[in-house]
Amino acid sequence: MANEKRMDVVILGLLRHDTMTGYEIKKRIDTALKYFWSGSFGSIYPTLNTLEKDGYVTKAETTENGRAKIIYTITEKGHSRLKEWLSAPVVKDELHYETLLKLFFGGELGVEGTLQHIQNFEDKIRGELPILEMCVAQLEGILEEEEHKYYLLTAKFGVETYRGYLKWCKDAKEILGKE
Amino acid sequence: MANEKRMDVVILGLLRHDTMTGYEIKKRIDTALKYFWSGSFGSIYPTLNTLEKDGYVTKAETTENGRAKIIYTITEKGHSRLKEWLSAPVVKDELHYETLLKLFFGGELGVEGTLQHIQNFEDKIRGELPILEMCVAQLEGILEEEEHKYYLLTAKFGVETYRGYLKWCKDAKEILGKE
DNA sequence: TGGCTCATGTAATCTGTTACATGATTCT
DNA sequence: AGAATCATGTAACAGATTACATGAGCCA
Repeated sequence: MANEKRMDVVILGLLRHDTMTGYEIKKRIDTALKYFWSGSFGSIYPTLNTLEKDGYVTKAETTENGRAKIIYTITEKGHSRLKEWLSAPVVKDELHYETLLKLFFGGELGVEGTLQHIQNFEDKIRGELPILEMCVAQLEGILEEEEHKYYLLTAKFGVETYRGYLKWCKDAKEILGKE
Repeated sequence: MANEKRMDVVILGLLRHDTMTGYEIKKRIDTALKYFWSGSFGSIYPTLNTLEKDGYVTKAETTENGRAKIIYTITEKGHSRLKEWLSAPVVKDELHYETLLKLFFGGELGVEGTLQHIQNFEDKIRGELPILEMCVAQLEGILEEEEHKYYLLTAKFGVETYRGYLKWCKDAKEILGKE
């Protein structure tokens, strides 16, 4: 596997502007990074402990409204580590679409079943595209903030590829349609 | 993890028309499935043994040109298992692009470095797109064979999304360009 | 002869997810 | 009161990659 999800740098990246609890980090991953990344508590909490042990973040145990929290803050060393990773070339870009695997072996399933997979895919994309488009529109209105440009890049990536997907869905149905 | 690479069904899918050795299965994964799937020997051979033990494939040890080979053949039970998986809805489509993660945190790296990541991405896509386009052209010429339609679906998916990527690269550079 | 491809396999290692365990507060 | 959310964490388990180990043919 070799560090697939890069939870270490994901956490450092999310902490680079704000201090956060592990729980908040999870929420951020599930919202802001949702379309291209994921991570579970079982991976976040142990990574936070390792990062703290190695001096990349510091922890502060507090109580807010009676709730015990551990708020993490990135250190200088943490910033360096993040920058180092950011400067390094991309190691792995991987598209892992089970849908494509099912289409590739579609001959075994037949036209009807394969069309259903395409339809399911299309429905999912059609449902998500408006959200991404809204995201783009919103970010385009607040570009004075330098940081937003970078968020816009990833949101636009989603919109562009999703539009490509929908075009492909049309082609795909035609290919299977003319028997 | 929970069966990420679905090596079991990948193998059954590849064996559905031809008998193959583990080595040949690996080659097929690295060529035909290359753009959306991967797998290593350390995962293929153990899976083949399990599949054989459970009656989804049969093995035949032979010698060809003095080379010992184990040729695997799918059974009826194997076909059923494959069809069952094919009929089930897609569980997980995951895009895992480290590039997007680096762009999202790009504010920490700066414009120059981020542009470099985009350029690297573009170069890779530009290098691969012609291969996929050739693939599509070739498959479109031999569509009488029913099976080829399904291969065409996945190849076209690649072409369509790659074109979307290139369009995005242009946008992305503009976003970072106007400071 | 040396290097590449064919061919099979195992073991160490990594690390991620799932499920479980616990408990407080806030909303309805 | 009960459900949902906030909040932290561990342990079992799954499964994938890497590196190692071995050996035979083929080509230059």
